[in-house]
Amino acid sequence: MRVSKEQAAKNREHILETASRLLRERGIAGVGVDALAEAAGMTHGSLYSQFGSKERLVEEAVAHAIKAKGQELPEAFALEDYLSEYLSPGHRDDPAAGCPFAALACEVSRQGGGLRQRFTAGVRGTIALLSSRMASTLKPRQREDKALAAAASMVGALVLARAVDDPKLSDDILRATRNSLGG
Amino acid sequence: MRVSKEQAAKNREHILETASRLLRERGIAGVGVDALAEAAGMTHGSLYSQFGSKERLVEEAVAHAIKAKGQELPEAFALEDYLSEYLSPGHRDDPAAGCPFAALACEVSRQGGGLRQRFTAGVRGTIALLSSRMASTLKPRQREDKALAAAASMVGALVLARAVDDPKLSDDILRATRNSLGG
DNA sequence: CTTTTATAATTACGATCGTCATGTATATCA
DNA sequence: TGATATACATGACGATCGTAATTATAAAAG
Repeated sequence: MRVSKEQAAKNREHILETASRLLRERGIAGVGVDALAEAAGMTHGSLYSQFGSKERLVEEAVAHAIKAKGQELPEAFALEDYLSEYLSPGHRDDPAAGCPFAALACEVSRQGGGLRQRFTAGVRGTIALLSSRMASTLKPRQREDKALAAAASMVGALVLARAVDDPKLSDDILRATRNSLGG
Repeated sequence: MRVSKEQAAKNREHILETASRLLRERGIAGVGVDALAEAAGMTHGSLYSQFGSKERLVEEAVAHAIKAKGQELPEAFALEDYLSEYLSPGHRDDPAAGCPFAALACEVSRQGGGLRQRFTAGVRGTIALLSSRMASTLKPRQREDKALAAAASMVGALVLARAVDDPKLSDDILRATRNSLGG
């Protein structure tokens, strides 16, 4: 059957939304197309006929997540607020709604060129955003370097804090990184 | 058939060695038991009969990798040397022989308790090692915090540098993080 | 030397994987 | 109104997944 253009767009949005959550939660290799289809309320065949392959669906879903995340934060935000929310236990404990970089970076390095390109574009955007909030007394080059190092710290802290078993150690990783960046 | 005790130990060592490489290269969910078996030169059934499950094999292989990595560096090492080797393009481009934390952290957070425990123990050991090389003018608590933040930076930088498509951006992430930690 | 035990190899099971050919209904447009 | 393009469903394919029962044989125990 066929639905109206707007309905189709809404459906597509819904598919990408649920897929991006599931991908962040279980990882790219950890979900099958039928799990993605079930989450979206369709059959796996339908999903495949629309996106052609799992690879392309993943590409679109991850790009969707990156874009959505970028639109979440207000145009004028304080770096400290962003940092303390990013490195919060709440963010750590909800990867499905959290940073796609932290959730998927390890796997992206093993994926095809399409996804890596979109991922790279997203990273670049985030670096630019962070860079724009660095102390304006610095030269642009120094600001970008600080942004690069900060991004690495943030992603690494979240990834490690999630992997680790001990709640105290996990909290300590987040706190120490927060201190190291915020002070 | 059966082999001598020493031969069996050697075989087991060989299995864990090849498995740990393959796991770091393709990810936990990215390799099947028969790929692991083939890499070790056996049938997947044999592997299964020795380790009982993929989960346990992965546990042992990751623990093996962590232990081996820890024994790699000399007892008296300079922090700067360690940093610049960890954050080198060579390390980035050879994940199979590289840091198990950077290669597997994202996936470990989605795995069972056994692996997470071993992983956590490994992280703790690395933190202690890093902490012991921090400026001795600091209080122990501050040294540990610096070590925690440094570990997060290092893992995050490697993970991001591997995920990103553009060689220049990738190099920049490594360099900026090196500067941020070394200076 | 004989029995027991442990280690692998063999083989196959059912489930799930990604993929795809085909069918059908309907919105869009000539 | 009729033709067509499109959204989604159906169902099945070969491959691979993790698991396991069975078998063969060498080492260890007696």
